[in-house]
Amino acid sequence: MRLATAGPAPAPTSAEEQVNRQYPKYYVVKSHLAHILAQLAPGEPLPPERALAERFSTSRTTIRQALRELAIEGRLVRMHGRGTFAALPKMAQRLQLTSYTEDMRRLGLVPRSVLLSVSQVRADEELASLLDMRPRARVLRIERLRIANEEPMAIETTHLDAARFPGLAKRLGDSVSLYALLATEYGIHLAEAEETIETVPATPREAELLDTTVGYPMLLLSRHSRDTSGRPVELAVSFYRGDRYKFVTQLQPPTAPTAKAGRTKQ
Amino acid sequence: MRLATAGPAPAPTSAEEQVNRQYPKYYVVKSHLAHILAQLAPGEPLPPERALAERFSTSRTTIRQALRELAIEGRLVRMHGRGTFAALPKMAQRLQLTSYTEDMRRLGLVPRSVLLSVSQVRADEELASLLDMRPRARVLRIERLRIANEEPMAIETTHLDAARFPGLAKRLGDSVSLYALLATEYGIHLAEAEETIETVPATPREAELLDTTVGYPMLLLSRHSRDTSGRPVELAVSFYRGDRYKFVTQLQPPTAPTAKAGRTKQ
DNA sequence: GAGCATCATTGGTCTAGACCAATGATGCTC
DNA sequence: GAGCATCATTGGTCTAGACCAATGATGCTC
Repeated sequence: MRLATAGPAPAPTSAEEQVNRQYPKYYVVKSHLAHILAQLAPGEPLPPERALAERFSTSRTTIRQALRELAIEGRLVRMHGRGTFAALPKMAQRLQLTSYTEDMRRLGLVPRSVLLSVSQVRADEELASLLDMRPRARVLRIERLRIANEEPMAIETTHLDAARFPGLAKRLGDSVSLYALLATEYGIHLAEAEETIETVPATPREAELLDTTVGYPMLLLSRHSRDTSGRPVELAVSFYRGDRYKFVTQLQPPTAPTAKAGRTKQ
Repeated sequence: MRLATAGPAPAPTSAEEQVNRQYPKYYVVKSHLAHILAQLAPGEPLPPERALAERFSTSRTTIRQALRELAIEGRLVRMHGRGTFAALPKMAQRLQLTSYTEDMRRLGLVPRSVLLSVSQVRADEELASLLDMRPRARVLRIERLRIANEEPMAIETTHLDAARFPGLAKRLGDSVSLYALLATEYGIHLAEAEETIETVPATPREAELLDTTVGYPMLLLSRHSRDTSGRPVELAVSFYRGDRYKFVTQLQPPTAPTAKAGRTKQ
């Protein structure tokens, strides 16, 4: 290709090329691959990239761009050294203020957590404001890997006021429920939370822990919880693979206050 | 580079290279660019890609991969033919069962909608089940572009039982509130909805309408709404740019029924 | 036969560069 | 001076291929 079109103007494009002109080439390839993929059962392999590049008369780069998007959509999984395979559909997770253990059991999965790290850090302005602490006061930072049926599911990093929960670090361990500890040891019950959802690319560390690819879209959930007295308790940020999970929430119309507080409808 | 390492083994890597070995090169570049970006005010330009490639002694491809991730994170915006610029922070949207118009006004934005298309399609199995219709019955499909302060914000496609809302198509138009029409013309009030959030790559059409790049992560919201009698009314899917928006929701613990219905605790 | 080194296969990263497409400044034409 | 053609600049798409890294089969060694 070093020597491409040396002559004057190239031949006029055909009618079909005109039609495709608006679509990038990789996108046309992606559509074809999507059709092939629709025929496959989860776990069945696609041809290797080099074979696809030849079949579609294109470069491996273009094939890879198509495969990347299909992987991000959760329609295929790529395994280094092994190949590319049709994927299972995304799992739906409910957004609610419950413990991870309960959530998983309800879905019929076997939950497990690995305590990755427990450390103390200084609160920056934002964190101090969210946790109602003085800036630079000590924050307990708990990092856990959530596992369901032996598959890594999410990385969860929780921040708590260190002074408020003395001895908490020592009580933590693999598969220990933090919310249960807060209730039994400190008498704190979570009553409400505000959760933010956005998408961010995976860092190398996240990719490593969640067995995915650097730069693939994650779903980032940031939960700000309060106890029954309205006092903020935790800020927990969780990373989920965007190709494997989606989240479901229940919406109500913004009813007049009376409807929420007083009526006993339903 | 055609002639790369023709000799025997290459020189052993330096200590610094060993440290970076675990990180892809583009990721190191990305970190540097993130620092540069932190100094810039929204709207200020970054150097062009070719200049960055030279400065970091790397290929444009590698620079572009780093810029792509920063764009996806919403930290910079890229404009074809113009350049790369520091971005404004993501906007937070609340997940609630309200009209688009109200939502925007509450945020102090000027809302506007463009009716992209109104058509009738046949319900497939899934859609029929969700809308409580017979398969292959007619579905009204309404596609709208949501605009806030003259910036394209979301593409919203609503599906309704066509037989249930006769004459609805004729009443629609730019900036007409569908929920208001349902209430005033058909006496239907939405009482609850289930909303699913996931991330998907932008199609060429979405990228075109939302003024972004094909393949960038979108946030896809699928809303399944019911009226006051519990009957399903609509299935609405909305695409938002993942680099520009995040979503916020309120969580409650799964309290015993009495706590929700009976108590008037504030 | 168990253990291990070797090697083919496959996806992951990166290069150098061609060509396209949008933008907006420059400067020519009338 | 208005309008327009031209052109430099910048991001977008694509190529052909090098080299790396994970995997697992093959086949050798003892």
